[in-house]
Amino acid sequence: MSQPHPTSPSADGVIGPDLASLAGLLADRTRASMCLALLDGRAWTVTELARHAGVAPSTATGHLHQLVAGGLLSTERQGRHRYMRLAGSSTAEMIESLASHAPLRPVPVRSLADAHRRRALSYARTCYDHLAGNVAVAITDAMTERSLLTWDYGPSLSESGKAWLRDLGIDDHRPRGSRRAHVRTCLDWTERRQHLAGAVGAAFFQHGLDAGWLVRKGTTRVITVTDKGHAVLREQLGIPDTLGQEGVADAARASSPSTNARSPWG
Amino acid sequence: MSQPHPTSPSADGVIGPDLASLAGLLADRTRASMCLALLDGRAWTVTELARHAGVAPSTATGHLHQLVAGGLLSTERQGRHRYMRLAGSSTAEMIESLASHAPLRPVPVRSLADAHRRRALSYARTCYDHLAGNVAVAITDAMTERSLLTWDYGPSLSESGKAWLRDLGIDDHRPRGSRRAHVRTCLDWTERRQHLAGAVGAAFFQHGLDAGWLVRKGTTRVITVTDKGHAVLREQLGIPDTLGQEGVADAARASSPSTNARSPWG
DNA sequence: CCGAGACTTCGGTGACCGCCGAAGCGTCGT
DNA sequence: ACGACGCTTCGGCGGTCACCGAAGTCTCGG
Repeated sequence: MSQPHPTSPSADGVIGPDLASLAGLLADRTRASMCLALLDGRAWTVTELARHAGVAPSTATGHLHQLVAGGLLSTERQGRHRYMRLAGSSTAEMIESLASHAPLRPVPVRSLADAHRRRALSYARTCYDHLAGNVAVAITDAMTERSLLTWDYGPSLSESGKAWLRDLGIDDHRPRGSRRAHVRTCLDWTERRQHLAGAVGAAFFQHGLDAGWLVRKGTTRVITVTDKGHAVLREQLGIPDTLGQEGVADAARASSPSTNARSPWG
Repeated sequence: MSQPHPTSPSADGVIGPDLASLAGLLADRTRASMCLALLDGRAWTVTELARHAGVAPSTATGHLHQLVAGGLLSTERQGRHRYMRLAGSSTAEMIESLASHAPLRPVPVRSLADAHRRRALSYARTCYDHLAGNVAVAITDAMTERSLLTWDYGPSLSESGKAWLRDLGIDDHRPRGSRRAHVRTCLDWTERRQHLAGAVGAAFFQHGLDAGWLVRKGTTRVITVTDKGHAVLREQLGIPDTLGQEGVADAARASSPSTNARSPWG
């Protein structure tokens, strides 16, 4: 009755979770654009996000404060920059879940650089804390074909899958006592295909970086697969080196790190 | 530039998924309340939803049309009624995912009938297509203790778990070729505990109804466990009959099916 | 110490959107 | 056939909120 939300006077005390206020945070084009950008798992500055979303820095500040207050983002000051990142993996998963149900808007290609960047992104990129893109889908498919991953009772690792990861040196142990999903799939909006996510997906990705199979391309979310990485994918999973390989290096070179930071995907 | 959304003039063509428009559907108290109500998996009429949300029927009509247009709800005419239901299980899962991240609002108890109804709901109820409440949590815990359900690599059935379900006569086979998660957990906002969901959860619930372990209480989402059901839970999982049992029948009787349909949970 | 740059706060403006009641249309039950 | 009821459309009202630019604070680099 004395709630700060006078929307419906007679509907007081109706509810448990305040779904509307959470959804409201994502219901704005600008804020949604920022959250989707942050889905790459990196930390962005206020100005970067403002330019990405196409609004003035003052406007961006307001939006970001709302997102922090709502618990979706965490923030960290560093010198004269303020870095923003998603609050955690469960936040990222929630946004992904929403994004995969959202209608697609046409993505106009405006330049050759755009096309190249998109190709690179489409091949391999970060998706919060795991790998996405053609390569990620191919890995997931190959693991399924080899019965390392089974879908009969939801996505889960088979015994041979667990052993396979151990042999690769990937630590997939869950924190004891936690019940967070460790094998999860992520439905990507560009591929519309499932790929490996969750803690195992994150561990796989991290190990790929550590072992020199994968390399981050500058400050973008583009990932390149090294020769060593290609060898592993070929030998372990039968994935051909030629998968979407052409043009990747060009595209990554063509887009300098921060000029026109507006990326083709949210 | 000629987009119907003039919000940010220079931010045209930025994006893939239209997250904002989808979130916008849930960003309104009234629409959110309706969606949460529909999470019980049943079909509601326009007037029921209007009363539940505390708005005029004309207002409800507008909101429901938006939700249908956005693909969240499906609709079906039957005589002079129009029945609304969630579009599908994936829609329900998305809303759940959002709801479990939303802040909780206090739920005032206004009458004795409220208290009774809440107790009944807290014990056992439907949650879209599966069972929720104390009983569902107890089942999930017991399955875990007996190693029928493992969490090491995300929630999944163990071999003995698969066999156990088969012995009970529960058909848990996924539709061949589909990759939908069949073992999933649902974080309930009243319990804040995980319980079994996904296709296996739905199959378990359906079998419970078919086998006479469970009975729907009138047109509400309250579920009562029959004597037969209690016997199964006790013998198979060691769950005591006394779990939150008292007062359930009273509460269910006290609240006639459609008088004052406003329920304590959204 | 001083400018540049990153970020923030603060009015003021304009658009969007949810609310209702009244009136109209279809269906059901008597 | 006629009232009751469920649902819908329409017009008008009011509140909320995203936007910007200008001005202020803080940090870094020379």
